[in-house]
This record gives sequence, structure tokens and C-alpha cells, in this order.
Amino acid sequence: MAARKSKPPRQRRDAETARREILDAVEARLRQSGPAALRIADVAADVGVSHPAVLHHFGNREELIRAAITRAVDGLQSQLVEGMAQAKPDADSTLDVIGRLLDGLERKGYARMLAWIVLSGLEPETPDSRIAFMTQLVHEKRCQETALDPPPTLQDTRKTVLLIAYAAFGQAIFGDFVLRSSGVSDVKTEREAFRRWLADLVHAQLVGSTDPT
Amino acid sequence: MAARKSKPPRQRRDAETARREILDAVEARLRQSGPAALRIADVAADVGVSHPAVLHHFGNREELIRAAITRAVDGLQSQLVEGMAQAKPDADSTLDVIGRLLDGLERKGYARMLAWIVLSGLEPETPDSRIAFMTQLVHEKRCQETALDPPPTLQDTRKTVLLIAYAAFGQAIFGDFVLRSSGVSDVKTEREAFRRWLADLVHAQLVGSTDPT
DNA sequence: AACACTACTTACAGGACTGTCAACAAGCGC
DNA sequence: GCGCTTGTTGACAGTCCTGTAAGTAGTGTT
Repeated sequence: MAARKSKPPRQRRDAETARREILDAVEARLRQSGPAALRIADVAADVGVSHPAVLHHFGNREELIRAAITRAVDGLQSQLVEGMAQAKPDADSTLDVIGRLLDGLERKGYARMLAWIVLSGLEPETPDSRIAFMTQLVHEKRCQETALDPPPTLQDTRKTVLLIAYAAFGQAIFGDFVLRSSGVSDVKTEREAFRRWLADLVHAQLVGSTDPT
Repeated sequence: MAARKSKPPRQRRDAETARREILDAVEARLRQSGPAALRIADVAADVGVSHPAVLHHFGNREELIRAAITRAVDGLQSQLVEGMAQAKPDADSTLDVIGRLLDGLERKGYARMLAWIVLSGLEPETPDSRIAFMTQLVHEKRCQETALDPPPTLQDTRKTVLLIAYAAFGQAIFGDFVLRSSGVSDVKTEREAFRRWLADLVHAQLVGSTDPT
């Protein structure tokens, strides 16, 4: 028998909500497969709308991707700044600061996302000074805590921060791959172990002592 | 006046040469923009043939990419193994070994290429033990040279090797981006400086002394 | 209730890309 | 020369994708 043509009621969001839900979907797909593989129809299906609805909110594909990237980069930035801001000058150690940097980069898949962005050459052309800012914060902490006789140079701190960032990215991107091909069984535990090991190493490098007990 | 239809002579390579030239072009494009953005027609244009010629040699797009990736991964492998093999047990120090690891990863854009591969989830499913092998080599060197009293564990060496790999990848992918946004003027020099700094740091970590003079 | 606004839909046009096919031509053995 | 093999080509078919146009349906305002 012929089914009655009873269409399901059409869902209607306000523009802001729609944009947010769409960007969420875009971000997830970007993280998974990168910008070049993004299909508007897929995103639309994720959200549960037709593909012209997506175009209605963002104009075209390029703008859609740009919007998602901008939001992600801003998110990472506040994630980082927020994490650092929590570091009370005298309550927290550099060890905490390092942990927070690593956390911020990996949370919400920011590292993987940023890897896609940079590889694709889509990073916002903002000549931002975020890294310089982070470095400055770490350096101040370091100078307070250090046991090194010639006071550490900012250049040295910069390299250390760079190393932390690289390691975080490396783990986020190659971590599973490398561990799998190393025959490690408990990947999650191993990730944590590496992180602690790195934090200790960097801490020793920064303030010159690895066991303060 | 109507131009005479004088076709340029058709160039004809043997299959092996054609495949190699095509794979060269694919590799370059892969390194630049990744697998998802690869267009057969572009590759064909690079080589100077029509796009069906490319398909003739590789069957389809997927096989083409697979072939390029396989060749690249094999190349990286021999690059690495070769570099390590040069390390005479008693002539070279861990410092040299570290340098060689970094070199091998960055040479020919292997790091960037591998980043695309891993991000795209296209790594060959070979349960290879390359990393374990590298780790073993480094560990042996380390045990010979170390000044640490409790002999270093293999686990610790493994983490160190991991860190080197991560840093190499990080620099290859994010290096320019990060340095640019740090306001560094001479990028090339800074890259070198970081590498030396990292080699020293890791060396100290591995054999327990940073200034053997 | 009528009206405006706009999120959303279906249908379609245009283009880009992959893969196929039949024919062409360059080298090689005879 | 003649024919065979095979690298190579132009033309084409089918599909996928982006973007447009016109109309539909929620939601709020008066």
C-alpha cells in the first residue's frame, strides 16, 4: 500500500545555533580527514540538514573551512592562555606548567587539527605572538625556580618550549602509529608514561634538578 | 593563416622509467598537498604525458598513491638504516647517531611526507619493527658510553628515541610556522641551533654528561 | 489573522575528476 | 619491409561535488 506522504516536521534552529552545530561537524571531519577531504554534503548529513543549508550559512566551501579553522585556532589559544593563567606564580611549579601546555595542545584534538592546518598551508596569516607570550611566561617561572648559576637565557627557554610543543604534536599525530609499530600493548598507559618522562626531563633542563626531594 | 597541424614527436619511455618519473611527480605533490588533493591530470602534466598514460601504468588513483607511499616509506627506511649502519661502534658517539637520525628523517622531505601519510591513515599495515630496531641500536651505543651508575633501561632509551623522532617531525612540519610567529629573523640558522641544542640535551640525557672536555 | 523574515528544502546547472576505449605510433624481432 | 608488443593519446561516459534558484515552512510581530 502506498505510504502516506507525511513528512517529518522540519527542524529550525536560529542562525547562531545552526552555525555552531555545522562548525562542530566540520571540525570533527577536519580533525579526522583534513580540509581537502571535506565534503559539504557530508557535513550537512552530520548535522541533519540539506547541503544548501550549510552554504546558506557560510556562503561557500572556502569560507566554511576558514570559519572552522578560525574558531579552532581561537579555541586553542584561549585553552592555552587559560591554562597558563591558572598557574599562580608561587603555588605552581614549572612541572605543572609543562603539563598544562601538553594538556592544552592535545585537548579536543587541537594538535591534530593544527597539523592539518599547517600542512595544508591554511594557517591564519596573523603574525601572532602567542608562542613568544608563552615563552615569556615560562621563562619568568623558570628564573624564579632555577638552581642554575648562570641565569638561564631566554633563547634557551624558547628552545625548551619549542621542544614541548613539538613533542605534543608528535605524540598527537604519530603517537598511536609509533607505539603500535613498537609492539606496545597498553597504548594509553604508555602515552601517559612518556608525558611524565618528558615533563621530568624538561623540568630538569629548565631548573637544573630532577629530584628535589 | 591556419597553423599546420605538425604534432610534436611523441616521447616514449620504457615502463620502468615512466613509472619512476610519475612517482617522482606524485611524491612531490604528496609532500606539498597530501593525498586527498592529488589530481591525476596534474601529475600527468608534471611528467608531460596525458592522464590516461598515468592510469595505464598504475591502474587507478588508489594504486598510484599506494605505490608512491610504499616507495617513500622504503626510501625513508633505507635512509635511516644506512645512516645508522655508518655508525662505527667505537668511532662515533651518540651525538653523531642523533644527528644522523634527525638528518635521515628530514632529508628529502620524509618527515613531511610521513606526516601526510599518518594523518590520512594511509600507513602501510606492515607491523614493522623499524623503531624497535633503531631503539636497539641506540641502546647498545648508549650502554657502551654511559656514565650513569644504574645502567639505563631500554624503556628509557625508547622514550628518548621517540622524543628525537617527535622533535624531527615537529620541526619539519611546524618549524617554519612556529619560528615565523616567534619573530625569528634567520630561520635557517635557528633551525640548526635548535638541532644542536636538542642533540646536546638528548646526549646528556643518554650518557649523563653534557661537557666531556 | 495577516504579514514579514529567514532557515531550510528540492531541483538543477555547470564543472571537475576518474576511468574506459579504440586508435595511434615508437621500438624491436623477424 | 612486416608484424608484434606496448607506451601513449584523444574522445567520451559516468560520477561526484559545488553552488544557484525558486519555492516551502517555521517563528515572531502587529
